[in-house]
Amino acid sequence: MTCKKNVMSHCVAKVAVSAATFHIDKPYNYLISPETADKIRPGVRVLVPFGMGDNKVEGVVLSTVAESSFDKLKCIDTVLDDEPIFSDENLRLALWMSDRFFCTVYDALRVMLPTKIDFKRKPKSRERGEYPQAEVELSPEQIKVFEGIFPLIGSNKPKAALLYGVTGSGKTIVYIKLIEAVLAAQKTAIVLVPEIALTPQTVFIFQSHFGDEVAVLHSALGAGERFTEWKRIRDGKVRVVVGTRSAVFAPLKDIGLIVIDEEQEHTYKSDSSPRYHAREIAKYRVTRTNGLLLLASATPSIESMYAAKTGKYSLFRLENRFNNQSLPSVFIVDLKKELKAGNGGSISSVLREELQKNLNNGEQSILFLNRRGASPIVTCGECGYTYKCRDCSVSMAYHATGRRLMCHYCGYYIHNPTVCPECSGKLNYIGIGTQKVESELKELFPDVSIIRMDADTTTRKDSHDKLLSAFREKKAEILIGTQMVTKGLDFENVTLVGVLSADLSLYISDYRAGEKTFSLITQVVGRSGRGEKPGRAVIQTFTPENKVITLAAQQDYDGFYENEIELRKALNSPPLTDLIGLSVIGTDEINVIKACAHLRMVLDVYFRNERGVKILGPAPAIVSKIKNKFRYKLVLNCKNSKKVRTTIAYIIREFSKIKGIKAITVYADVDIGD
DNA sequence: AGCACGCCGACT
DNA sequence: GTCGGCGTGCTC
Repeated sequence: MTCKKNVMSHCVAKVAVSAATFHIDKPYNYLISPETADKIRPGVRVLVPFGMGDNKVEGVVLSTVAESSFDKLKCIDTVLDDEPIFSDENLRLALWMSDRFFCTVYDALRVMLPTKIDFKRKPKSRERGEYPQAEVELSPEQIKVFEGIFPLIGSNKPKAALLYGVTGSGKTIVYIKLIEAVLAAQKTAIVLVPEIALTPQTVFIFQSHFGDEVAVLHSALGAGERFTEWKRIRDGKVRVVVGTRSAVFAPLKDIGLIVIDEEQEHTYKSDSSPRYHAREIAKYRVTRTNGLLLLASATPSIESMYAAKTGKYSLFRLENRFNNQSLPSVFIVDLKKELKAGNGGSISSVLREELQKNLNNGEQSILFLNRRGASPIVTCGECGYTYKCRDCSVSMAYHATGRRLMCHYCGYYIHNPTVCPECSGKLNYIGIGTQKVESELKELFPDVSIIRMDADTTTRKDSHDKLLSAFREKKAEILIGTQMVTKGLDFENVTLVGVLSADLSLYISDYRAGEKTFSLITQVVGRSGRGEKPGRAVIQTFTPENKVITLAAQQDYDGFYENEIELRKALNSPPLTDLIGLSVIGTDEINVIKACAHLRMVLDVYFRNERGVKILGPAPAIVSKIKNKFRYKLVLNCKNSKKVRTTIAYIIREFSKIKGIKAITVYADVDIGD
C-alpha cells in the first residue's frame, strides 16, 4: 500500500480523515501518486487507506507540502472531486470549529455540505413559482432602526447588533430593507429561522421580495433539492439564503449580513457533533467579511441582552406594534383555587367562559400545553407501581390513540395496558397531555371542532401545513397544541389564547428555565389579537405569584431581564461565566460512574491552580439512561478560554487511553454565555 | 470507533 | 494441530 518514494513537488497531502475519532484526530500524511497529482488540491475529497486493514475511508485534503521527511507513508487511493468542494475559508473554519467545539475536523467539514451526495451529478433545474411583488413601507420607528443598523455593515463598529422588537413590531420588514441595501452594495445575506415548518409566512415574505435571488435550506428538503439549492448558492446564482441552523454554512461569498431571527431559540445549538451554536459560526463569518450579525427577538436571550447592555453588541428597539395594535389583556388563573373549588380538569372556569364567548362570537382560540399524549404518568392505585421505559429512565406516557404507553425518548411502547403488571391493581392516569385536553374539550363543547397539533399529528410530510390551513379556513374553532403553536402563527380571527400549564417548563433544574418559560408565554400570548379585534389571554398556573409568570403576563421583558440577570449574578451562571459540560456515556452504570469520578479527579489536578474554575459533579444527566446507555455529567463553570479548552481537549484525549475504562465515551459541550 | 494481532481453551 | 473467544493497542 505504501508508494514508492517519488521525488516530486507536492508529494505529501495532509488529510482530515472521517474514521478518526476526536482523541486521534490530526492531519494524516499521505503520499500523492503522479497520476492523481494534478487533481489533488486543498478542499478535494479523497479515499485513503486507514487502519491496519487498510480500509478505504473518506478524507478531505487540508494542504499539500512540497517535500517530506516522512517514512513509510500510505498513498492516496482515489480522488473523489474534480474541483475542490471546500474553499480555503471552509478549511479554516473547520479548524477553528475543531478547537472551539471539541469535534474532529472532518465532522466540522461534513456539516458544511448539504448532505452526502455525488458532486459529479448535474443538478436538475427546478420549478419556481411566481411570487407577488410586495411593496415595503417602513414606519418612522422602523426607519430609525434601519438607519442605525445599516451603517454598521462594513464599519469598524461592533460586528453584532441586537434588535429587540416586541411581537408584531415588524422586524421582518426591517430585515428586508437591510437585505435590499446589502444586495445593492454587491454583498450577500443569510436569514436564520428556528424552524422552517413553523415559519412558512416568513419564508414566503422573503420569496415574494427576492424571488429567484433567494434559496431556502432546511432539513425537510430531499437530498436532491438540498443539493440543487446548495449548488445555486455556491455558483453565485442566489445572494440571499433563508434557512435553519445549518444554513449558517451556506457557501455565499462576501456576506454583508446574517440575521438570526428569534435568536433565543435552542434550535440554533446543535446537540450532536459538531456541537456548535449558529451564533458563533455567524460571528466568525461576518468578522471575516466585515459584515454584521443581527440577532433579533421579542424575548432576547439573557446572554444577548447582557452583551448589548455591556456595549459588546449595538442595541436597537422596536417598541410599537404594527397598526398600533394593543397587546392582549392577560388574566392569570390560580389552579390551586380551581382545585379547591372542585375543578381538577385542565380547563379552568375562567378559560371555559372565555372559550364560550369566542364560540358565541365566531372567533377562534389557541390552547397551548407543552406536553403531548394523554397522561404522562401511569401508576398503580394499589401498589404504587409506575410504568417506566425498559431502556430509558423516564416514565412512559399514555397515548389514547392506539391505547398505548410510549417512551418519548426512544419510542418504545407497551400496547393496551389494563391492570398493574405487579399486582393486577387498577391503573391511575396522572397528569395531562394534549390528547387528554382534546377529549376534555370535546366533553365541554360537544359540537365544536378541534384541531390538535403535536408531534403525534404532524409526523407525515405537509401535515403541519394541512392542519394550519384548515384552522385558517375556520374549519375548527379551537387549536390545541404543543410548542409548535407558539411561534409565528398569524391568524386574524384568533382573539383568545390559553396557556394551560405555565409551570411545566418553569420548575425544571435548568438555569434557563425562567427564560424559556417567559419566552414561551410571551410568544403564545402574542398569537392573540393580531387582527382588528383586541386579543385576550388566560394563563393557568399553580404559582400565580412567580415573577416570571407575572412579568410574562404584563409582557414586561425589561422587568424580566433585570430580575433574571440578578439571579444569574447570584448563581454565577451564564452570561457571567460559561459552562462546559463533560458527558460520560456507557452501558455499564458502575463503570460510567467510576470513569466520571476519575475524570473529575484528573480535572481537579489540572485546574488546581486556576482561580475561577469551578467543577461540579459527577451527577446523573437529567435523563440518566437513554436507550440502555447511562449518562453522567461533570460541569466546568469558568470562562471559556483557549487555555481551558486546550486542557480539556488534552484530558479527553489522554482519558481515552486509560486501560480499564472500557466502552466509555466522553464528549464536551460548550454552553457559551455571550 | 473499528480492526487486527495474539494468547489461551475446546474440539477435530 | 487449529479454530475462534475477546483483551489490547494502533490508526499517516
